Parts: sequence; structure tokens; C-alpha cells
Amino acid sequence: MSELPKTYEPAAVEPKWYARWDEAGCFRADAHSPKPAFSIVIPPPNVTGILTLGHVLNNTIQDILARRARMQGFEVLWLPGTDHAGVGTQTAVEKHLRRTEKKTRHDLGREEFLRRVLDWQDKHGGIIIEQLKRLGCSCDWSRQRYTLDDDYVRAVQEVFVDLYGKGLIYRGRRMINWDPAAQTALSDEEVIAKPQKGSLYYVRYEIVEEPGRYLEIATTRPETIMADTAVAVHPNDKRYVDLIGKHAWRPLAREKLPIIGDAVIDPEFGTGVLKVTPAHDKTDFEIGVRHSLPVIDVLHPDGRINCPAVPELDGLDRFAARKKAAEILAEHGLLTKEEPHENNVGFSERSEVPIEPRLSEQWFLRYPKTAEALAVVRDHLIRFFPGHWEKVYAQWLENIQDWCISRQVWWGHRIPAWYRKPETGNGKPESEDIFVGLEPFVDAESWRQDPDTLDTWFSAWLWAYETMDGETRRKFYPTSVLVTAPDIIFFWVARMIIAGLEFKPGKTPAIEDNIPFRDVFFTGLIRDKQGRKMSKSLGNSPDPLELIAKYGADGLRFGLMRIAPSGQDIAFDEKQIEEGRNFATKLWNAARFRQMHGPSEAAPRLDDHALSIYSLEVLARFDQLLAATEAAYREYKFNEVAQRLYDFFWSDYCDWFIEAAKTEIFSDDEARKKSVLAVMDFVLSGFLRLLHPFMPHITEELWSVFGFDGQEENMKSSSIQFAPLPSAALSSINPETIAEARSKVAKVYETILAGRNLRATSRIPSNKKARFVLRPVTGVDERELPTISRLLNAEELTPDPKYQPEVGVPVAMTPLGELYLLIAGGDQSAERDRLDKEIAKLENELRIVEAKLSNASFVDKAPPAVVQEHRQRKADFSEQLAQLRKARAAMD
RNA sequence: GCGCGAUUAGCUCAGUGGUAGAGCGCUUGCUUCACACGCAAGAAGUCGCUGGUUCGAACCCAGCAUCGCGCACCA
Repeated sequence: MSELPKTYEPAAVEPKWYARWDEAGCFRADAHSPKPAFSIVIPPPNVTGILTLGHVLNNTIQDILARRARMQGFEVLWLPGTDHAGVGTQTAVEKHLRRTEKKTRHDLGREEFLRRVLDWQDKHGGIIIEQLKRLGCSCDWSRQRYTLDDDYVRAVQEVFVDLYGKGLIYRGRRMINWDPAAQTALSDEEVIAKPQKGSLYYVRYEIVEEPGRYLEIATTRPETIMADTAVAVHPNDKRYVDLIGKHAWRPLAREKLPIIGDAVIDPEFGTGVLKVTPAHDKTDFEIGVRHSLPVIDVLHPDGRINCPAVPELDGLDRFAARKKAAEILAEHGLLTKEEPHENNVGFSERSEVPIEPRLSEQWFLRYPKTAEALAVVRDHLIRFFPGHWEKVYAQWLENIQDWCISRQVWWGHRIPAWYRKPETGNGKPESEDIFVGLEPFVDAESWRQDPDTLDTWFSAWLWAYETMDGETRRKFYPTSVLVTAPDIIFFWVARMIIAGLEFKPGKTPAIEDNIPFRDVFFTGLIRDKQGRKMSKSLGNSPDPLELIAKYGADGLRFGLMRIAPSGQDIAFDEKQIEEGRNFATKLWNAARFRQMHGPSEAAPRLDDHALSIYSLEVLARFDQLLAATEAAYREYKFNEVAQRLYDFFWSDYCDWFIEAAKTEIFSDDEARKKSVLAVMDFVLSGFLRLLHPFMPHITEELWSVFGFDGQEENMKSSSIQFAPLPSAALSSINPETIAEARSKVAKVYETILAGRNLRATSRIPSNKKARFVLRPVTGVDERELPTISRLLNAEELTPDPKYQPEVGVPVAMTPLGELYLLIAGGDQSAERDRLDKEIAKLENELRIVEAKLSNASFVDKAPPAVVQEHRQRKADFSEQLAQLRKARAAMD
């Protein structure tokens, strides 16, 4: 056993152990293992992404679960990988192209552009994997997967073909969300509504049949007037009912528009008249269908106006055109007013620009198995933690819309559909000349492939099982638990459940064998101290790698886990990470202290008959810690586990047990010394194992330094990560013996606290030895006095049943008797004040208890134990009060 | 509009029926033989508001308020 350096240096220790674990294959999962299986698939980070605090939180939790399962004897698979992130990665590369070469993807062409994306991927890809390793993640890297692996691509195509064959995937011209920046369709989930301050423009439309009469229409989008194909009012609206069937002049690109009645119109809004623009609004489109209106599209895909009929607007960006259109209308006296107006506008989640509702030919999926997906969560075949997410999930499934799965981006899974190239004179509609099937499709001469790719989530929804081969799947699917942020509950969690139910990758067709996971743990979102989301643009997102450099991976992990309440957002504060680091240092120093007093056994054992009362106390608290952490793990309450570990070690083990144990450690009684060191080792060994999932590196280092690894060369038997979790220490000891010891210890500790308080209020500096006298109650074991004396930093603690204090000697009432602090030249008036305060406090507490006990209903109806407790309290208070009053009276 | 969550010490949060808790911050004392990334002591809260249930409510129920999130609407 080598001597520990004075301070813990994570930078030296952490990478060393990670490399050894990795080289020894500690994280490899064996599909043939006889052990029960425990599996997690990682939520795949973007291939070119870098580690964020969100990743740290998420992956630390997964690592904690994986490592704990390993110690519990499970065969653990934590399956890692990355996601190609279609729109995201493509946008990043396009931005780069624009900046460096001033080119668009169209300038390069599809093939060249994809080559550039691959370059980008080679340059930036895999960084996050290395960062996860630095964090200590125990993933099986030999199984690392990528959503663009050949066989994964194949699987995605097969799924597409399969669903097309079942009629669940179809192609159609429908209203979709168009992202004018990325120039692609998006799913409903990728659109985020944000309240926007804008204007409501009141525009006059002249009645064709009644020149000089105008209809006033309120609109937020005057730039789309040229696409109006009707004007609509509520059919029962008395103000306008006479106009239904007549026509109005469209004020821009002048044209006759029918005035129609439709019940969807809200007479209360604006003027109660709606301009119907089927090409650029979902509701308007539906009105258009009902009334067979034509559809006029006046927007280019990039959001510029496409309307040669109005040259002043043609080619303008939609927002510039909005202002310009208002100006033109004003010039013609057709704009009656413009008032401020706030409304919700849908923004593209990725490009952060307002989306355009747009009529477009896209591929859609009609979700299968929605009722089953609802049922498996409702019936708790899949359990959500925290449970309230079940409702959010159910709400989405109950209102589910078809999923627009095609994207007009080049980076991704190409849609496996081909169209026959139009032959001259062939008037057949294209849709009849379609082939949907697996690549490679040979007849490239007369068929062309659909240029679109699939929504990234259309590949991600297979992640829970397509990352596994058949053998692995038989052992590890369904996975045990999914750990994810709640913001992808629809994008990913719900769709994976549907995929599992639809494609049945399990070993039997039974539902419970095909759900993708049994538990889902939703983490909180990490926010900054002001409660804002972490974001690049705000610059409020600390770099986890810098935090690791400063505080160590273990410190970061522990600090973060201690403040991550389940189900709530997390206010990030670097101070908390500092505390994680401090805890590692505390552990290190406690271990150092132990090491100074001789070697440890490889497997520390307890001698049940030689345990001191302090040993029994710490062991009992350790057993409580075991039970409490066990229960907290069952509920995925990681912050509670962390907090309990922290409190136990810092307070119970260091502040109390070690300090009390010093009496024995520094004594000449070898037998007692040996016993207490064995207890120290026993608890330390158990504690290291409990802590290991949270702080894998330092615990492994200490495990090895203390020789708990049995000096084994083979990591698979020596590493703490395969050591079994500790079990209850005191199970073989008579509970009465324990209770008796603990009661003694409680009295001793209470006496120490009272004595320390006496010191402090009497202004004895901490480093100054003080002299105490105890006038003991009967039954005080004088063998405990040296320990009390040590913890009081006393020069001496003399028991003296006949002690008669001089007037004004500070005294405290303790469970062991009256404790006097012998102080030269004591300040009488200060002592008098102190006693008065103590007396007042006690009198007050006594009054409360007495009031309760004199309440007949309380004595009648409260549980007897509670009443008894109050009676005891009353007796104790009265006794103490009498003593204090006596001491106080002596001073007058 | 519907749903979910939150409201406890200056800050971040535990606490689910019986004497209000932790960490940080603050005040005081300490380089005492593991640790100043430390030790010890202390101050600090009418538990968002109003009702109800109960012998007893921070806790259970109802309503309200404020903040946050999701869904829907949004001319």
C-alpha cells in the first residue's frame, strides 16, 4: 500500500483508470452471459455535436444505473452511438460553406455537397464520444452504432417499404410546415409557437356589386393579399349576411373574390371578416376545400414574394413585403388603421425563423398502434418517472396527426421511392408510375429516385433495437430503462414505443417483449441561475470539459447529481460543482487519515463482540443509508441518493465516528484500536461501493490503494465496479443491544453539543483547551468521558457527583448531567443573560407541550405513542428547567 | 381555453399528518496531530393567499393568486 499524496488530483487519477477499464474490456456486454440482463441504449448525440451540461446530466444518470447494475450482478449493456442529425448537420455545413466559400449547396450539387458533409463529419465527428469517455461513461464502445451505418440505413428503408406496403405511408399534397431558411418541410413537433408583437392591419375591400361600399378586414399578413381567393364571414353575422354570394375586389393584384359564409369565422375577431388565403394558412386551406376555392401561392420557397403582377412586392422578403404592402394600401386609401397586435407565430425549432404553412407534396405516416401505445403506458407496462409525464404522453397520442416524414435536405436517409421519368407524350399521372422498394434499384435509366430524405427521427425511432444484432436482442431487448430529457418525449420516446409495438423485434410476439424499454426516466432541463435555458447565443452554457478540468469528472458528476431533483428543472450553479470536488477531497483525506494508522484487510470483517458503541452507531447509520439509497434508487431519485451519501460520509462517518474513534486510535489498547480500525475499513469499503456509481474514478483509486481489490491483476475481478454492493452490517446483532448502544451514543453526542455551545457562548477560542466538570446522573459510564473530553477539546473533564459550583460558573443541562465549564474570571452578567435566555426558551417549549396535553381531545384521539412522547418531553423539560432555575437563583 | 408543474431561510432546494431541515451565503471563533476544498458555534422562516377536513395541517381537500412548461386557438 503506497502512501496517498496530500491532495487528490483527479487529472492524474481519472484518465488512468478509464484507460485501464477500457483496455480490460470491463464495459463489454456478453450476450451469452448467464447473468440476468440490464440494458440501456444511449440517446444518440449528434455525430458532430459537443458535450453540453445536458449530456453530462443525462449520461451520468445512465452511467450510475449501468454501474450499479454491474455491482448488483447484472450483465450490463450500455449501447452507445451517434445520430446523423439530418437538418442540423446539413445546416451547420451550409453555414460553413457560406462563410468560407460563399456558396450554397446548390452551387456544389448533391454529390459534392454530401462529400463536404462527410469531410465535416470526419473532422468534427466523434468528439463527443471522447468527451463521454472523459466523463467516465461505461458504454460498450465495441458496439458503437451510427444511424447511417449500412445495415441501419437498410433497416430504415425496410421499415419505409413495409409501412408503404401496409398503406400507412402515403404521398400527398397537403398543408405542411415549411422552414424557409432550411427550405424543407417539418413535422408539427418541430414547430414552436412564440408570442410575437406585430400589427393588425385593417384593409378595405370594395364590394363589386355595390361600388362605394367596403368590407373592412383585419389581417396580420397583408403581404399575402394577392393570394386571397375569397372573403368569408360567419353565415349568421347580421352585419354581412346580405353580402354572401356577392363579390369583393382584391385590393392588390385586383381581382373579383367571392364572398362566402363559413361557420369557422369568429364574428368577434377584428371586423368579423376573414380574407381567405388557402395557400398560406391551414384554416384558410380547409375553408378553400369546403368551398372549392382556387389556391394561389405567392411565396418562393425561401420566403420571398412570388407575384409578378405586383412588381413593387415581387421578390421582396416576406417581412419587407408586409411593410411595403401596407404602404401601398395606405397610398390607395385602403388601409384604415394599423394597431399593435400580439399573436402566436410558429417558429422552426432549428432555424429559429417563422415557418410558413405551405401546400406541398410530401410523404406522410399514419401512425400505427396508437391505441396500444397509449395502453402500455396507461397500464404501466412501461413506467414513466416522474409519473406525470404519462398525461403529457397520452394527450399527444390522443390528438395525434399524421407525421410528415420527408425532408428537402440531402443529408440523411434517402427515401426509397422511384418515379418513372416522363416519356414524351405520356400523359399518365406520376403517382401511378411509382416504385417503392429497397436499394439498389437497378433501372436508373428510366426511373429517378425521390430527391428527399427522411426526418432524422424516422431513423431514431428504431434505435432501441436496430442497434442490436439478433443475439444481442434476444439477451438485452427490451431495454431496462431509457434516460432522456422530456423535450423529446414526442419526437423520440413515443415513436420508439410505437415502433416497438409495430415491428415486434422481441423474442416473442407478446407485448411485454416488444416494448422498447420498461422504465423511462425523464431528467430535468438544466437552466442557468436566472432560470434561462442554456443556449449558445446567450453564452450561459458552461463548457463541461472546463468544469472537468477544474473539478474532476467525479466532482462534476456528483455536484450535478446532488442538485438534480427528479422531475424538475435544474438551476445550475458552479458552486455546486465545487462542492462535488470538495466532497472528493473530503473522502480522500478521510482515507488518508485511515491509512496513517496501519494497513487494511482486503476484505474487512467485523468482530461482533468487540464493537464499541460508536462503532455500533456508525454501522447502524450505514445500514440506514443502505436502505435509504435502495429506496431512492427504486424511484430514480438520484439527488436523494447523492445527498444521503454526502450526509452520511461527511457528518456520520467523519464528524462523529472518526472523531470519536480517535480515542481508541490514539490509545495503547491494541485490541480496541484494531477493532475500531476494522470498523473504519468495513464502512469505508462499503461506502466506496455505494459511491462508485456516482464517483467511479476516485472510488476505484481508493479501492485499489486500500487493497480491497485483493491485489488481483484481472480487472474483472479486482475492479470495484464488479464488487457486490454491501449488505446490512448489523443483521446478526441483537436489536436491543444496538438500541441500547445508540441511546448511549445519542446522550454522549448531545452532551458534546451542549458543551461546545457552552464553550462558544463563553467565548473560549476553538484552539484553547478548556476544563469541564460533569456532575453526572446515575448510570453514566465513565469510560465514555475521554471521548467526550476529546470532542470538547477539553483539557480535562472531571466527573464529580458532589461538585458545588461557584456562583456564575457556566452550566449546561445534558442527558449525562450538569456540565460545568471552569472558566477563570467568568463574566457573571453574560452568564446570567445566557441562563435567562435558556430558561425562557425552555419555558416556552414546556408551555406548548403542556397546552397540548391539557387538551382532552388530543389525549383521547391521538395515537398513544404520540401522547406518551409528549409526556416524556414534558418531564424532560420540567427537570431541565428546575436545574436551570436553581443555577440562575444562585447568581442573585 | 385545456392540461402539467412550482410557490418552505437571502439563494438553490429537501421535507407528505405529531417540536420547521440541508447546502451555499451571512455572523463569530479557530492553521488543534486527515482535510481552510477544513473544524466548531450561531443568527435567520406567520411553509403564496382564503376556506374546509382533523384532537392536530407546510403536508389532505376546495378555491384563488403568481411564475414556468406543454397542447389547442391565433384573421
